[in-house]
Amino acid sequence: MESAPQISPLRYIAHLDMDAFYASVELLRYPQLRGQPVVVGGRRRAAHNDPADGAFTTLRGYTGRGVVTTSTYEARALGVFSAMGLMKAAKLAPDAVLLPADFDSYRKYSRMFKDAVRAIAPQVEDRGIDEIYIDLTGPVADSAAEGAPDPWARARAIATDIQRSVREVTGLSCSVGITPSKLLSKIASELNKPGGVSVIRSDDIRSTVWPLAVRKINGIGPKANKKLEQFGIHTIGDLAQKDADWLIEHFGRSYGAWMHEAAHGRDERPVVTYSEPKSISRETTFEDDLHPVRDKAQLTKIFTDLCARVAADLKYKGYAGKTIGLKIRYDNFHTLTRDLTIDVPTQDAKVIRRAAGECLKRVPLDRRIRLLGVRVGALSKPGMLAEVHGMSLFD
DNA sequence: TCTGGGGTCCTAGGACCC
DNA sequence: TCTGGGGTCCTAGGACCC
Repeated sequence: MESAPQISPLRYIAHLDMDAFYASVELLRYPQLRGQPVVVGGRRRAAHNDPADGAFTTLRGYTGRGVVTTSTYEARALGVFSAMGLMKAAKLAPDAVLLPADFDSYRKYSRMFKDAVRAIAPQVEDRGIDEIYIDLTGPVADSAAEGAPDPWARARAIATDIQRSVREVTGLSCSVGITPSKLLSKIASELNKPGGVSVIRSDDIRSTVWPLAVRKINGIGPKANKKLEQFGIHTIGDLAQKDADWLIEHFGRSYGAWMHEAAHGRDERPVVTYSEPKSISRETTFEDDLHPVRDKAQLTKIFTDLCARVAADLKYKGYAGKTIGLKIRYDNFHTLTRDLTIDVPTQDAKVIRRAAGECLKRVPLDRRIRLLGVRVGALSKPGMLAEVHGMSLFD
């Protein structure tokens, strides 16, 4: 069924991505490491650095379960990328410096760069600690009076201004993509890293986007990519050649149709400046796998601590939830979840612990465990009245 | 060389209600 | 007694993202 194409007003959407964010924040602290391969990751105490005597821990001889969180471009040149196990990274780049992650510091710089952007263009959507979407449609229209007849040139000028401001405020560089949609901007920001501004207009999709790998589309991950490759579909252009019905047949109604739209660069999703969290969770992978019987005491303590941490997070953020979830990962990496919905939303560690304990009873405990997690979903904001136990409006 | 932690969204089946 | 269909909630798993 073919419907008339929707005429949607042209938007100017930017995607801003901080360059090697965590590693770059670390380089502000240790400028002497600039130009060297550096990776951020691992456990707190894995890396003991004493820059006072110039001694940094390197990856050489690393043992443990850590993964690379971020690597500098020098480390990437050696083949070391995010999510890679540190043991593997150590083989590729034994002399790379290993720094432990300092999330408090990254959150601080995250707030700083986002505030700097909002001061120039307020329509900002958070996409995690190091990236955002920005709707520049308003600012582009507002800048019409200032000269440049081409609105894309004005959008580019605003992006450059944002980059300059982010650098002034944080000392960090970022890359920006500007296109008519979030989907394309996400692709565009990667084209000119680090420090670039890339523009893709609708007319450029064939020449600029179609030659790229399908994996570059945000939403096509390793599984879908593999399946597409088996059909001989490697580039976004290959994907665009397939008709929607064929994609729906092989990838499902919703995902297939979405893929077809994505390949043609169609994406009407708005920039969303605020959204409520859906769940809050804590999980931990053990240094060594634990046995449900032999290590029971240790497991029980970890389990209770996780519940306490989730409860503290809920209180700090002002939420209560009624669906309590357990996550368990066995030594063979098989992962399962159980959840239980209780009658009254809670932020109480003991209540969470009890519900999660019920979940634990529904899980086989016949092999060693590598990860335990606790999640609270179905969140609500407990009002003041709800906190006054047993008191009604009419008391 | 086995693979972190914090999230979102989607699917699908079953319960339960109207 | 049988036959429905729709709507919502709960649960489990999985893909994907940063």
